[in-house]
Amino acid sequence: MFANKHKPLVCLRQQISNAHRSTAICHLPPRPSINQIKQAHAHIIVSGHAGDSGLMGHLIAFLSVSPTTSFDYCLSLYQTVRCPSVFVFNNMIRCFAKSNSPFESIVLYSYMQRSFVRPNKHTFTFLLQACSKALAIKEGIQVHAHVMRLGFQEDVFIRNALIHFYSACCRFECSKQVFNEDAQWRDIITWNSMLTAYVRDGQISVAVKMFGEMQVKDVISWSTMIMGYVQNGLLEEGLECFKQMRERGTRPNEAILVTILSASAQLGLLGQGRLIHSTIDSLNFPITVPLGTALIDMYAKCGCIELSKLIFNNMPEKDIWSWNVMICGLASHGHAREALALFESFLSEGFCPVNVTFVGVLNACSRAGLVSEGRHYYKLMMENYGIEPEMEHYGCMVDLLARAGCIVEAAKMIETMVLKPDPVLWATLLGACKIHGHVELGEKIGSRLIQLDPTHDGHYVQLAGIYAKARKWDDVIRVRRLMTARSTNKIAGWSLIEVQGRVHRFIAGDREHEYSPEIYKMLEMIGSRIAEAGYSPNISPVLHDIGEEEKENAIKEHSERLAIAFGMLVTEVGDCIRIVKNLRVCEDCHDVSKIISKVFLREIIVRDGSRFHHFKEGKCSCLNYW
DNA sequence: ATAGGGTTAG
Repeated sequence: MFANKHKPLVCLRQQISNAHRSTAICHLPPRPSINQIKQAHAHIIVSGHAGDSGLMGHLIAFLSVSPTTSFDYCLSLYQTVRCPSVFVFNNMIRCFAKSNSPFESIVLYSYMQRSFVRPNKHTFTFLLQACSKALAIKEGIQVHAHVMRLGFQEDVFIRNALIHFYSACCRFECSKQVFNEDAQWRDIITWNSMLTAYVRDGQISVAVKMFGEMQVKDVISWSTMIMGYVQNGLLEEGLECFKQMRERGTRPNEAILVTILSASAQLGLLGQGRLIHSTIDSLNFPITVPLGTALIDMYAKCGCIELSKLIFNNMPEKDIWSWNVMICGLASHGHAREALALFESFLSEGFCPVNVTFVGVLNACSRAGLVSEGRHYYKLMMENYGIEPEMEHYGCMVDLLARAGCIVEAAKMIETMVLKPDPVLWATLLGACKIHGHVELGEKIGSRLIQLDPTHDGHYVQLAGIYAKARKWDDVIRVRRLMTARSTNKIAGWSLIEVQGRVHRFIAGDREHEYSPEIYKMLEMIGSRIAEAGYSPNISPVLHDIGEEEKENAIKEHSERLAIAFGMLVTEVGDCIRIVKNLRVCEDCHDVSKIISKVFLREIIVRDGSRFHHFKEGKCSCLNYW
């Protein structure tokens, strides 16, 4: 009878030790479920050992490492313990450190002290984890003092936790101090933690130096360095670092793969993204939800929305972000109806939309000029889901309304918004004034914008564009001179094209490229073929007060034309040409791209600052609505 | 008996 009563507990211990043993062999240790723990708990109670500190300690320890910890259950177990041991306290502190209320660890620690239970080295690692997560700077500093007083300052685990804590709380100097105190208490994790501290502090060049000096690098070192590059906007350097890691034979982890997929996506490098995808496949790397989501995003941002859809539809499990990136991807490609339909299935699957979801939804509406739908979803967002509109939402709505010609309504929205309106909103409105030929209103908004931000040349350009469209050449020249007088600099536009893994970047009038002579010959050829097809240049985008002929030359040498010409030189006839641009496509280049797609039977996909243009058979997917 | 570092998406 007695033996029988204790059997489940023996089983539990057996399972725990089996779990540990099997970790080394297979990747998924068979852990007892919460139900099995509850069964064991029931047996402990029945056998009259309820509240036993040792037994409960084990149960709590087990729960605190379980990925699906029930914190309430943990707490209820703890509350039954009559006289909690340091082991029970430690595991409870660990449990809280993992939870959404890490500050409770600190509360429990002070209770532990009042109960005269002496902390040990394990206490501090868990406690500092909690302080890092809670960003509890003052408390963490006190904990540091306790560490010193109790003589644990030489424990490498605790030192690492301290470096991490200070770096999490943005006390970079303190991390450095702990790191520098004595080199003999360092291990790979100390180095990695310090590397993270440098990266977090934005000291990327110091991080690079340190990374180079590290004798031993593990996958976390690489991951920290790669993420450091990418998060600091050094995308190409991040990709290069990944390449070096692969050359050394280090197997990437999920975080690295997600990060470099994001870097490829941001750069719009399809070849690079594909290469990573095939690396994932050849490594037999499991496509987890985050990885699948990163792939969807990468393909969408590299122009292959169909592949995004394929991956999305084949993902056995999706989270809200998988849906968000898919909805936003469809919107950026102008597949408005599909994006909205997906949003509706998202709702019927029981997901709750967040702000980003509505950026996608409203973007879809604005791209396709779906005014009443846009109004409907904007209202739905605020009234049903209680989401306060952010700048991006306003951006979509102002764009949607203004383009549809509801300029007064759009202006009213900007004037009455709670947030301080971003000048971009006025600039959007200005753009709409240009489309609709509202010279007077445009003039008003343009002058106001220039007043607001006289160093931003884009406003002068837009205003001059309005005058140019109205053929008010004197005003064009006046604004242009104003722009020169205030010595603002135009943001340099560039276009890039990836050919066989190499990135070729062009700026307007570029003559640096090794194939420049051939590129300009190709441009000439394109020019005469499209002229035969009836094209005549639309020169209003050119604002320089120069002669007509020179104006024509200036637009002929826009960066995307050079990229397209190069693409036609180096790819097979009939191949799709993919271009990434930092700024918006000008009207004339948009027209030219359409004609090229028809005359040369070439698909051209251009990603500009905010959307995709898919040129095919003389038409663009944006329906000239951009 | 228990420990430590990195996690993206508009």
